[in-house]
Amino acid sequence: MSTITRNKSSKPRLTVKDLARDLGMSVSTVSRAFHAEAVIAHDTRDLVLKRAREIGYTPNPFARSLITKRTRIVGVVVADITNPFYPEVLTRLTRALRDIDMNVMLVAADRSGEIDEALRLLLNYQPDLAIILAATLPSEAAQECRKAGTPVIFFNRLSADGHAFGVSCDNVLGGRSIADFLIDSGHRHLAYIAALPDASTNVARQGGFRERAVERGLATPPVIEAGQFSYHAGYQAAQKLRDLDRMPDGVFCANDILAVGFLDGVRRELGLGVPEDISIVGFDDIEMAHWPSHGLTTVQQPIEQMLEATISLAKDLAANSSQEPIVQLIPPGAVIERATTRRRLYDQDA
Amino acid sequence: MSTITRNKSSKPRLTVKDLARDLGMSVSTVSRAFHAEAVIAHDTRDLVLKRAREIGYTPNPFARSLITKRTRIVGVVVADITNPFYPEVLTRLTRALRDIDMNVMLVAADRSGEIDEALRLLLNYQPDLAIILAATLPSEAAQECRKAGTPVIFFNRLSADGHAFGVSCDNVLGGRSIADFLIDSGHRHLAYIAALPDASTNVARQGGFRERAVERGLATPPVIEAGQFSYHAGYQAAQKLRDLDRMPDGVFCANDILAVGFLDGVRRELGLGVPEDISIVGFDDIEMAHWPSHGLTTVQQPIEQMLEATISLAKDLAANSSQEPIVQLIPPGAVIERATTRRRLYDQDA
DNA sequence: CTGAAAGCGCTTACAG
DNA sequence: CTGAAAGCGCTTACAG
Repeated sequence: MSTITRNKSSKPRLTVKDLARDLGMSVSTVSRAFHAEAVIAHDTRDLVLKRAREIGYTPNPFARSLITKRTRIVGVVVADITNPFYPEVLTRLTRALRDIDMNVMLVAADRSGEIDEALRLLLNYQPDLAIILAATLPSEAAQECRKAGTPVIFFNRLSADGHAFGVSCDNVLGGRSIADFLIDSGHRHLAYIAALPDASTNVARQGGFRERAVERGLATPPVIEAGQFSYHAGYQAAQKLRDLDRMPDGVFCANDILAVGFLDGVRRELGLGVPEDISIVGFDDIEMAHWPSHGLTTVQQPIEQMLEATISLAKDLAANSSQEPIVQLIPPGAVIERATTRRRLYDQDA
Repeated sequence: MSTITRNKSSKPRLTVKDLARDLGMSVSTVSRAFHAEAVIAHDTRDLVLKRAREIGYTPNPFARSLITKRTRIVGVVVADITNPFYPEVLTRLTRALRDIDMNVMLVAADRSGEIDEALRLLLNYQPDLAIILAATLPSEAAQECRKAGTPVIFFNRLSADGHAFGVSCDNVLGGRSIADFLIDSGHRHLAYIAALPDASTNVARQGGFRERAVERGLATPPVIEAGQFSYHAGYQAAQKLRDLDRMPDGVFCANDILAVGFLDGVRRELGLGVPEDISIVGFDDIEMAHWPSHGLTTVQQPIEQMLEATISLAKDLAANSSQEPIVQLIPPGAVIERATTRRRLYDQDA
């Protein structure tokens, strides 16, 4: 019928000019209607906004940010996608940011080398903010962002240098609560299954846990290095239980996915009963933790509050980008007792 | 020391003008150096590119796309994040797109209502392409994109109307292979555990499986409606096994995460042995499928090839956006035999 | 409170 | 092959 047109050009997008002409106003006035702070008659704004909705006009964000220097884009960097905690955080974060009109540009990386190029590409888009959602990522990524003038929030992780913002669970406190929980329920021989040695979450949980055990009068809990936050690392770590001087009765694994692997390893490779022979506690409370086959005792991450803190930080940074970097530590939830732990009675004092 | 400056403005980004001045060339020439198709002396281009790298200039993508009408942004819509298949696809897809210089803008949704607003926001950015990574999403989302002139690719899913592009595993064939596999290994009483009733993946797998069973001379396998692609749906579906006229000896679950739940349910709630009493097969081959505690027999999704097809489609669409929508069906991998199935011998012909 | 004008950082016909 | 100029779709001082 009609002549063949390029797909893209078939429906030229409406511009301010179109809307201005349609309303018999100037382009300036129309533009002002879309900015809350702009001075414009209340009625005029209503008129413009109404008509815009009718004809389907919406300002071109590219043209806009060319002038405002703000993009409403937040770059999110993820790795560790094997840990189910992150997909969940990612989607919830994306939704929360959407609610304040921010869009997520995603960067995914496996290896640390890969991240660099990806990050550079991302920074071209001048995101208003970068959020790092990966326990394992080198902090150089953050420096890269800072050089580009993009503030960085580390989520569920502390930055090595103190130059970035952070929102994290108080993992030291989390580790301490788990020590208390295990000791209160009669465990006397604790151990810690460590994940990535230099991940701040791992370090803090390990530190809090062992410190508290000693405070409560136990021997310093030995550490088994699993090396990763993963099922397979946990599964294999179970084998190393044999190398310990004494079989522990209560084990804290650096996070849930590690704990699930450890749990399976203990049962299948060591033939031990959980919780009969040994209690296992994780950290995160991922969905899998309450699957009937696991019933993992764990500590809930305060995701909702961590998300809130992140969003409010994002807003602040939008308003005033030259803030002093601060780290917000949010207390973890209580220990959720499920089927991988049980009370033990050795002697009267238990 | 120095006067306080706004963070953002502290390092004004270099522009073409800066680079042009630095090189004593015109802005036009410098600009041309960054476009492969532009006519420019070979030496000039090298000079420009080299200097750009040195001083750290990179073209502003916003200004660029204001003119080119191409954004190098692909909007990715995800839901079903409980299915571990999707996070994996998402990260791999993001990396693959990055390799062709495309950036992912993410839209996450739970409910179908939520998606609409999110999509609108996304479409403001005029993505060159939208990819829908969700089994459950209503096709209206696709229409929305089309209205905005953005081509849509459905990944691992067919669109209801034939107006979108699609890259999917040949799920009918997958269902058929599983029927063959079970029958060949001696199973005679099959059943299908269905997930979302109107997800194309579910429908195709179910259709292929049952059709093939009949072709091979078995009774039409009964269907248990689990309703969702999730662990919990699978777990609960196990209970419904009792309602069947006859206990099946071989069960195909719509996907892996459903199968894992079903497996646990069968073992824990029904007290049946897997594979002794009943064989279970999944679909996807997610990482969890080869965890020792599951050892799920399943069919591998040809993710690598699906990704390749998607990327090549993305390139084609970039070059010529008015193509006829086509759906690419990629044959699934072979059945991977693990610990949830075993050979059965009823009589001589098995 | 509104409008005309300049300009954000690019690309791309148009001349030369 | 290169440069001067117009223009992409906006926002924002500057007048009025």
